[in-house]
Amino acid sequence: MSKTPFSEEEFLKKYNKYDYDLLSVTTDIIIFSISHLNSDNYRKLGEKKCSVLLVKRNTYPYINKWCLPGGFIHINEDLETATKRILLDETNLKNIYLEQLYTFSSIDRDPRMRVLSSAYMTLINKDMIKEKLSDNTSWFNITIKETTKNSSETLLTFYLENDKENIEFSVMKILKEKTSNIYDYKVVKNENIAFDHAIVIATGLDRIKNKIEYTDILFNIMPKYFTLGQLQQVYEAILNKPLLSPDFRRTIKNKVEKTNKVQKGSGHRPSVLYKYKG
Amino acid sequence: MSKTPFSEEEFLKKYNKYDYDLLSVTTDIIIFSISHLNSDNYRKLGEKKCSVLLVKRNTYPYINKWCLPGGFIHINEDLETATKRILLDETNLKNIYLEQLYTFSSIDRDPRMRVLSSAYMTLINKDMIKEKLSDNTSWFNITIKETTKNSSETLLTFYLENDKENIEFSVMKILKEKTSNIYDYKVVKNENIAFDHAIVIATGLDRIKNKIEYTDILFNIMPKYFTLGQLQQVYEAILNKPLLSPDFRRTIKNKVEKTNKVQKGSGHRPSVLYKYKG
DNA sequence: CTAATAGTGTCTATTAGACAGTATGTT
DNA sequence: AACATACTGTCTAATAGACACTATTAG
Repeated sequence: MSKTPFSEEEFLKKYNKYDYDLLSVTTDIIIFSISHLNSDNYRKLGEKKCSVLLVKRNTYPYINKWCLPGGFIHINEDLETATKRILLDETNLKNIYLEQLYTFSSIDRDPRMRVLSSAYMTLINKDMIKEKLSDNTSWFNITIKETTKNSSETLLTFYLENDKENIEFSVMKILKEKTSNIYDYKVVKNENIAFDHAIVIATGLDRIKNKIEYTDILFNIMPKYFTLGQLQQVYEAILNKPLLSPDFRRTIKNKVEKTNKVQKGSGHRPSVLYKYKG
Repeated sequence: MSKTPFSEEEFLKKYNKYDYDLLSVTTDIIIFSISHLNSDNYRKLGEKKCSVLLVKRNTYPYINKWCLPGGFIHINEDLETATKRILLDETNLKNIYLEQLYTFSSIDRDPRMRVLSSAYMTLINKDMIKEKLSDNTSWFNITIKETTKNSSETLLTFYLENDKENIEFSVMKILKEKTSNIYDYKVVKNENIAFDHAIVIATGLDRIKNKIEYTDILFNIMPKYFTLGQLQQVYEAILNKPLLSPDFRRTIKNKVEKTNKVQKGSGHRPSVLYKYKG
């Protein structure tokens, strides 16, 4: 039992927090959703694309580059509270699925000063956003090309596009340690994404890909009623690969509930609308 | 394109980081290993227990309570560098598996001031530590009792013990959101664990349980050569449930390599020593 | 009729759980 | 001989992948 010359109360009074290094902490949030591209053929289903909400910076550093929504956390709020505040600011949405992704801490990730950033991610149905996005905010559709370099390295090339702009960046995904399934991400090419947000986006997409295998998070992206074909398209957009429809229907069956509604008018057999069986 | 009255260089020069709230950031590290309990019967295998390294605090706050090894991160190191420094201090080990667990950020988690903490975890073979542990540091064997309260709540009661001390604490594990498999942990009973480290330990153990299903991290806890019986005991200790030996052998088979060594002298059929097939 | 998606059924290969039964050391 | 673990083999149920085939609409 250690002896101390004064009480806990006295100790805390004398305690000077400036004896330690202090850091700024931000939270960045990856807001994922799905875009429905229109088809040229009236019968064909429009393609679906995973999309992400980005903000164009109007101050230094990285002026005019795109970054994730985010901001400094205040001294009287925890990370999740801060993230919800930012999410409400950007999308006017609340009470939605939010997950801590990773805390990024490279010492040079912000040229202004040492900033540590905890990234969160969320999946939303962007049609729920009634308000017009502010001018500097935009959804980008994501296309990813994966190139396997060797057993522990994969090159991920991201193509982000909206009506006005095309952005391309690449990230090398490197297996960090053979026993752990943990990866390092290194930016290989990037001109338009601010800070280390290219890595944050890559990390987030990987997390989602993993999580949709064993959770129901993709239902957060869906409207209340949907066809199994639409649901499959969303899974395919996120997983970045086609699925076989009979097999998809079989495995998803116990997560959804048939309704008595039907979607018609599409030049082919109408499909039953389902809803998520919470 | 926004206009700005001065250059980026000028901007950074004028930038005053004290315009923003600053926080202290610590890293806490859960160092897991396995203890081999001796058997009363010369033939029986000694039981194995998951164990964790704790440090007894000798200053306020939480004086004389146990906590995870950890410390403040310096302005010139990232989280992983800081964690490795602390791990080297405590165990003299380097180049080992290390994984970021979660960043804990409740505003009242430290009575001194606002402290944000990123927790890391690692699995080691504690026989590799040659040096004597310092007096205030000790391994505790963990026994967990799980009680299901309802579909979204499970009470976890932790019994930690070493030669001198028994610690008990309980944590309620609450499903946070039905689509996501994310849990909240709330301390129900705790007298001897400092800060929010009871929650950190509970979170870490859950992460490991999940990860050993699809990674090889448990091999970090094993010595170079081991029998399949020993390996199974380690899996059982972490998963907190018995496994069927024929099934365990079948599923683990492609991860290990038979050697020509054999372990004898145990009152029963000798067992072949295996090693991890990296 | 046609193009396109909706939806059903089935064959096969793989995997997980349960467990019966044999092998072989030490005391 | 007895005990305790080491190790093998097998039956079954559940699951995943591939794919053939039928149903139904708008134009």
